[in-house]
Amino acid sequence: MLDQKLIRENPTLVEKNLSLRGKVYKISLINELTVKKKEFDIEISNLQSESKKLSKLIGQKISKSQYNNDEDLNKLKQKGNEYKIKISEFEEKQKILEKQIHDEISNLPNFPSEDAPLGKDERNNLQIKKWGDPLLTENLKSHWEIGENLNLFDSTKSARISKSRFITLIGNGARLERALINFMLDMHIKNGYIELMPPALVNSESLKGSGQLPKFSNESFKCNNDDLWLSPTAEVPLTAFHKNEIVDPNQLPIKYVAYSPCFRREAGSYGRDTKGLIRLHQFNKVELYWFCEPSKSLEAHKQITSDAESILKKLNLPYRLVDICTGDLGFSSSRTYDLEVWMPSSKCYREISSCSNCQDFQARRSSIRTKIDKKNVYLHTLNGSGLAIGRTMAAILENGQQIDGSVKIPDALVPYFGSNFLKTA
RNA sequence: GGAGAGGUGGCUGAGUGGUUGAAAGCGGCUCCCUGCUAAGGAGUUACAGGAGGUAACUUUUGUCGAGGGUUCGAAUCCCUCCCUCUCCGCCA
Repeated sequence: MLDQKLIRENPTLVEKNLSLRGKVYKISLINELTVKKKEFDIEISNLQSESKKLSKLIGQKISKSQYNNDEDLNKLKQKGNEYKIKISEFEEKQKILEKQIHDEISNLPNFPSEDAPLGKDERNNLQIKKWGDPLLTENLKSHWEIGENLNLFDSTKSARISKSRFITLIGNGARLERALINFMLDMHIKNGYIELMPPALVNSESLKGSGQLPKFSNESFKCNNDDLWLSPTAEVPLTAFHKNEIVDPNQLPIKYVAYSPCFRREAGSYGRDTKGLIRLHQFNKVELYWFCEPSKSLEAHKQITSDAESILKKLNLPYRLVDICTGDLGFSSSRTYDLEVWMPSSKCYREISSCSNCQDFQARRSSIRTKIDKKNVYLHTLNGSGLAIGRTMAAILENGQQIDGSVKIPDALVPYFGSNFLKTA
């Protein structure tokens, strides 16, 4: 959520900032509504003040004169009743306006950072660096071929259980998934993160708080009989964990790491990545999340990104770091670094982590603040995958594949997986 | 899911329609006193939002789990929901 005061006081700037996303956002309606609402606010406040005084007066009269049925008193009560009616009339109008304003503002995305590369879509994203040597051998197998050969997972049977884009991991596949989760969690905990294991089902409030609702209701699975959704990312419960709190500044920065299953409808991605582990309705992810003081978020963004990178390095997976351009930024993010891992079979880099600085956007939506110089200020929040487990497994399979069909397990993972190679059972 | 109890300020805990944002205690803060037992005394101390002022501040509204309702007036009465505790049932 953007700062309503800023929208009101500097609409041109707001529109200009938003336009960096490559779309036009009109905020004049919001300001018109706000002006109208302000009038009601003041009116209501005055009436309430009067009415309150009157009630006190009545109370005094009654306590002094014992009896309460004289004409004077009735007149006063009558007047109070008039106040009441007027107030409720104004309040009704005020509420309608308030809801309209809130709806409009909730649909505005965050400002892109001034430092983000300008651009319309992902073609304008900026590669910042590359790490490792991409494997360029011809005729390498795809991870789903390897998975099938080594009997690591089965998508046909999973479609029978659920539908397409679901996976069942089998034997060493499941073992590798677990190993990755534990490995990543341990690494991050060692780096000062506190582990949380949050609920997988979250309510609408939580989704609004991190920016998935109201705009993207199509992208999450909704439970039929309850106000609960399957969480698309741990970012949602992690943000909501401190909802409506004023956090003790001494606790900052708060750094959480959470493993969670993630559920996404992937509406509109028909035909894309239909095979393998890349795009599933359900996948596992280890998520990094920071709450920090506003002045610290730039630094924190670098740190969270490098914490995510450290996993790729430990796993010896070639990757590159991409600075997402203004037009390609997610709804809540002001700046995003994507980590893309090398996938040799398709000879391209694929997103495996997305590290975003949401500044105060989510904190304002979720009302998460701290005290700085006796003032309540919204915190900044940052999130980053550290990493997406399924995609990590895909990368390990493809990058570690050997001529004999086996797969080399990265050294750092061996203690977790329990073996140096993945072979046919 | 059934039956009962309850949710009040940083904490403990009073308060069943009226000048109550809320007694008391603890804690916190300020000052004073005293070299003696982790002592005593005085004062002060909720939070959030809006408006105004560079600011100390002023003013106003809201807040006793949440949302509605009754009333001139609600922590207090009524309704719905949420949560906590105890007992029963079910259950990984």
